Amino acid sequence: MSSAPRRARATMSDVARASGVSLKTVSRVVNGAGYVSADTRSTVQAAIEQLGFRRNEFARQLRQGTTATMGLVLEDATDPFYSVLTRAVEDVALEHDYLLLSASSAENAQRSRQIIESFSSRGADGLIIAPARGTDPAFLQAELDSGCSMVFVDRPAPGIRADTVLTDNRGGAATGTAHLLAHGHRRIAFFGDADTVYTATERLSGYRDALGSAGLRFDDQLVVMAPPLFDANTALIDAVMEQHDPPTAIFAGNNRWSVLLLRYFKAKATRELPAFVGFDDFELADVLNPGITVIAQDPTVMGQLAAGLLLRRIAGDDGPTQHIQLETRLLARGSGEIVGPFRAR
Amino acid sequence: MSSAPRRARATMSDVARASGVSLKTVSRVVNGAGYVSADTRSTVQAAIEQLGFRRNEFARQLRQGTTATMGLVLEDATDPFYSVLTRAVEDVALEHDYLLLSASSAENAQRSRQIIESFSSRGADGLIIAPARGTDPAFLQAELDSGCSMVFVDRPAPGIRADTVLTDNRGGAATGTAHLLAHGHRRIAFFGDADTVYTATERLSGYRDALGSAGLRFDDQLVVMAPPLFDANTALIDAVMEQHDPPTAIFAGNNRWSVLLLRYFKAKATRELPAFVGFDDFELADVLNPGITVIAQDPTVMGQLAAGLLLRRIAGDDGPTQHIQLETRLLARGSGEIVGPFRAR
DNA sequence: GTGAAAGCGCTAACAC
DNA sequence: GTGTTAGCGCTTTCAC
Repeated sequence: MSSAPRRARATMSDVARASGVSLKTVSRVVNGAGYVSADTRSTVQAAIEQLGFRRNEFARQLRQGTTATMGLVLEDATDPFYSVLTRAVEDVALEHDYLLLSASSAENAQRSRQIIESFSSRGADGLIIAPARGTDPAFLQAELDSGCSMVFVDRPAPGIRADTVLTDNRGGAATGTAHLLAHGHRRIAFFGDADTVYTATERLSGYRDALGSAGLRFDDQLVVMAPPLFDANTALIDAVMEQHDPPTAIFAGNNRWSVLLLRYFKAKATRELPAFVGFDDFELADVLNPGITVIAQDPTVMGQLAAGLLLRRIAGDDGPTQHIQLETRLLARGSGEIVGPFRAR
Repeated sequence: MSSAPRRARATMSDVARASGVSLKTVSRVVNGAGYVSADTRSTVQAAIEQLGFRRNEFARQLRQGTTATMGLVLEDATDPFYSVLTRAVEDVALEHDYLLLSASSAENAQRSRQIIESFSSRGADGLIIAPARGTDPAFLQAELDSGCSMVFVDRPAPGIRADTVLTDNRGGAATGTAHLLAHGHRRIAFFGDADTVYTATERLSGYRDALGSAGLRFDDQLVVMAPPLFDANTALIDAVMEQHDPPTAIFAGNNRWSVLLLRYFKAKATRELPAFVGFDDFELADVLNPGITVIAQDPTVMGQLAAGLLLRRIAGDDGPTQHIQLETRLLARGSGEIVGPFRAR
């Protein structure tokens, strides 16, 4: 039915006219501020009800200069890590009567910028950002300077003075690798995302740290750094697994690589699996056989902390920049506790 | 540094003053509308650059009355089904230069209402909604009447005249059940969400349809309808699996139940698994051993269609209400093709 | 080609 | 207790 007359909503003036009072009185009733007699109040309330009036937030915010809005810019809403983080931020926002804008940058600096500009020009009071690689720091700094608070999550924003909430990627990877070393493995493969990705290189460093502590040399024949996007990665895995002295254990640098590798081994129908530890937990990791041992992050806490920091900044907190590092947890489920050498089919 | 002076952004007047022209001329340059001499344009452009001016969308939208914003209200951003749907809507929105607002209702009618009101009062031109059970139809209808277009996804909104995009839940469940029947199973258990959930009852109907077509009677000893939220459901599963004439096959009514059941069977360390088909695909379903046979929905297509319909409505399309039903696909991966009777440990 | 004035719907400041 | 006036930053209308 109604098509052309969009936004046919009643305004405060309409309500004022209908109830025979001034605009300001309606405003008082709507906002519950200032004194209004019980009589007037109920008259106005009735008119509001009857006209289906709802306050226009734009006008309010334009006047007030504040928006009670925060933005969240992530890599991909589809990734379980980010979807859990999103949900955590969402809950904090709702609790504080903030509106949450969110969008996926798809790890694309230009799209990321477009999103940030869009959020900012809609008056977002603050932004939580997992910065896409290649984002221009000057651009972010300009946004910050113009009064839009920012908290960075998952990865730092080089050169920007702002709060960050990161996972101890390096330490976590070292723990995971050490776990495999403790079970007797000496040739441990590492599969991580492209070396342009902050978390990937951090985790690789952790892997190297652990090898170093154990007095083992780093063998780049055992390392693959590539985006875990395509099943075309089979060749890369083959190259590592089918060398004459194959690894007896694997450390997967993230979620996606874990899945890729598990799929690979299922397809190969290898008799014996290498020991396996993955960075990042995932649903069903415990249901697989053996259960998959992981270094778990806590996206819920990350989201809560980031949202909390942001709200403080928006409220005007001018204190020194905070850099929170979250610890990981090792969840031993079986795949990482396989002892002894790996015998390739 | 900057803390109190929020929104210290330059306005059009600032730009006008800085470049010695009128406000309107700046507006023309910013919007690329109307004639402005090349000289003036570049002067203004320089001032814009220098002041870091960005148009205030609020003011613009307040004046124009349109917002280029759509809202998405789902059950839970964390659920893979919804996160994929979200991403699909997000991509369509971005492509059309729309801003997407999104939030999880947590299957709570009140929270859902709060979200819808918040989106609507921010001038969302339209909303895509997976209606929480218990949402007041009159409330939705009032929003619709006030000019906010709506498309419902995943479940219908009873009593509301609006477009819907649903999966053929009943047909899909029938197909899945028939698949198990075709492999010789006669006692097939059904585990679904609470019977207050639309998709759950639809799928149960499909299950009954298939039994009926095969001339089998419906046995409510084989049916559990409960929210798959807690591991406390173990007792419910026990009651079904440990009867004297146990089911030889299972149909799981959704994603969450599939995971719960798989976890249950792993814990029990049952020697032989019942045949298994689940509604809804999930990551790693193919990696488990055996691979899990599922009735797959397509949340990406659902999101794309819903966003497309919504944009048409926003653009003023006044045609008859559309009700799209998406077909499911049976993905046979092994767990559903187990033949013969189930021997409980 | 450019500018002045009015007004979108609301709130802030001050009257009465 | 309630009303009046001004103005948030922009677009629209119409004049120059």
